[in-house]
Amino acid sequence: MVKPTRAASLDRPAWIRGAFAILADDGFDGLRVEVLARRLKVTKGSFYWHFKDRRDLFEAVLAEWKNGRIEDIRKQTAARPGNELAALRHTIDVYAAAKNRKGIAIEAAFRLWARQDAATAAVVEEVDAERLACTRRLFLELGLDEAEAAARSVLLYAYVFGFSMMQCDRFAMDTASVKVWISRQIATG
Amino acid sequence: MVKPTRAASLDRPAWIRGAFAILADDGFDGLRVEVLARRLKVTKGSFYWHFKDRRDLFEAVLAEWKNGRIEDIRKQTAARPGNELAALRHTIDVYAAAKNRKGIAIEAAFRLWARQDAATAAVVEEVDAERLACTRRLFLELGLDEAEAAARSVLLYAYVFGFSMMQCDRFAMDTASVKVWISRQIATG
DNA sequence: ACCTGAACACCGTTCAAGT
DNA sequence: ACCTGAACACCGTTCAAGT
Repeated sequence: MVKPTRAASLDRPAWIRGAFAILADDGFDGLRVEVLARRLKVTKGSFYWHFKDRRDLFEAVLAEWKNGRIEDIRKQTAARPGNELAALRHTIDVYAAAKNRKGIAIEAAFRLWARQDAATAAVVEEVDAERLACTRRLFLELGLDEAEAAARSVLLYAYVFGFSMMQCDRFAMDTASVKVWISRQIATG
Repeated sequence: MVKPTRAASLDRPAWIRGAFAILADDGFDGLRVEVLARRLKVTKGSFYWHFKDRRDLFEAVLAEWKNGRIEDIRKQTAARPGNELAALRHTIDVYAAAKNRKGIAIEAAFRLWARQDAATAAVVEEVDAERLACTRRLFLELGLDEAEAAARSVLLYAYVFGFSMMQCDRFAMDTASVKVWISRQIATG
């Protein structure tokens, strides 16, 4: 955890990192040039050395998020032949763990912003498509036909996504055993 | 016969109705006093006659939403004895239809706002709990044990919620048959 | 190269004052 | 009771000057 200091000059990556921190706390509407500059302990004028305008920052943040999410789903679903089922269960575990609250907040912020911004909507769609493709491929390698592989990948994704939004580990139920049951339901041997 | 005059005084319900319209389009951050007033064709100052402050409006909107959502899930899951399975499938159909884009946007807006507001988080949790309870009850009436009824209700809810956020009907797949498969998976006869 | 500080325009929020 | 008007605060953007 590196706290931004005023010592060295800032570069675009530093501004983008700061932008993600704000995004997680306050969403896109909270991502203001002035607020971000204050957080980085510089004046807002210096922002315009690195970025054309606020929109330019948004697009940089968007690209960064997209690359990170695609890299992550590919890493989580990587499997040697014969290990596809384990990879699927691993993916369900990791994504339904919902322990990365900051990541979930950012995910939600992007989706809300996508509602009013076409470029963002396109990127979110790309990420969704990649996540579905990664798990669908595993189901196909397990020998399922196209239709069932597609259906299971949608169920898997909708489940982990919905689950993370619910924060339902607060409810009075045995969350662990519920998760085990659901995992078996989606990825059966 | 009273012709509606342009100068009819506004009441709180009128302001709250206007607030929901804005919420669906622009989220909580877009819900601004001046924007709302402009929409209602009065000056922004008059808002403060009806509400203590912006926060007061938020809380009124929150209460309205909570009542509506709880009423709706109870209505959708109502079933005469023997009709529980049909009621479950009906609920999945209705909630995964995702055709109420405005409702989905409002749902997402509440959840994002809940991240930074404890009172909102509590209300969202109440709604989640009621939705889970309604479908769990149906599974129990179908003869499932507590553990499986809980697990299926979580899967059902996470699926319809995640699905609505994905807007995955844009993807190149037979969405209809995917939905049928998933519905059977969650609510089997 | 990178940042400051001032300036400007736009817009939401507040509240004393009107009817 | 209900609403107006304008001062005020905040933020995006520009730019000349500073290091």
